[in-house]
Amino acid sequence: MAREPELERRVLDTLWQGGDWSVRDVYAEVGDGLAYTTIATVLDRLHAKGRVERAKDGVAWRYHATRTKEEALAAEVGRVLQRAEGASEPLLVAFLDEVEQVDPAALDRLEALLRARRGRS
Amino acid sequence: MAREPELERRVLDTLWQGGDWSVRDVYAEVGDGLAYTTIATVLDRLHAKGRVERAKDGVAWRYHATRTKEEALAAEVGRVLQRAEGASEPLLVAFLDEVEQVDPAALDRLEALLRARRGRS
DNA sequence: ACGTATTACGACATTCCGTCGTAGGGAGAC
DNA sequence: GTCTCCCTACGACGGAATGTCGTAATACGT
Repeated sequence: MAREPELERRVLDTLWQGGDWSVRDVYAEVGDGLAYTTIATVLDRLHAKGRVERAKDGVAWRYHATRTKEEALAAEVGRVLQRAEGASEPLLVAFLDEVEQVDPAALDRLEALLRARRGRS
Repeated sequence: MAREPELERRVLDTLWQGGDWSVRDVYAEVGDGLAYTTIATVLDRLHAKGRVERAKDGVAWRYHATRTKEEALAAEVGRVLQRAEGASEPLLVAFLDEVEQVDPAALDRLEALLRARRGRS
């Protein structure tokens, strides 16, 4: 329940649209009255944390997310599971409740995926 | 990727064992060389955040978790889902990968739960 | 050589969290 | 009543994460 890094999240959401972004690109997308260097700093910190990668493009850097949005979010869920010390049934039930609430149709997709996975393995 | 409130987590884990706990009780459980007031403060902050509830018992308070561990963790997953703007298939796949890695048998339980849910609704 | 864009680095405020100390109040022991 | 304990309330301090910039240095095109 720690505070959510709002600006970092918005920057990541931008990168998750795909492709390589210069600081100026990201700035144009989320720089809402902010200073250019603010975006540069956020990108820099994200890079230091390994959340984004970058390659030189002339003088400037071009950034892209290290992991896709789905991978990143699933990893967060994974950390929750870890804290739960296994996916107990009550947790799974509560999880399904959450999924149903956010996106009811996802339950069908989930079931289909589970069946497919079982067939594969 | 925000920081983990380590002590708060340990205190919550204690309360999640069930029942009502005085500060001294919790202190005996997790007060690992810490000061008594440290535990009191953590409990107080948890209460301010609505994570725990408390009732007077003579001079002292007795604390208990507002939500069960499963509810709390599922709520965290819910927040992730919210950020995902719906449970897309790639996210579900990544999620299943996580579950499998943490607790392979959970996939079977999940499938059974889904079937049961479908029968119910 | 000049002006422009970009980065590197550091700085400052705020908030969260871990960690205590102290003051003050109530309840039982004498 | 007075003393002694235990408990709470409140505030304080330091470190880390974040949002937010400013400035200095640096490279590039003309």
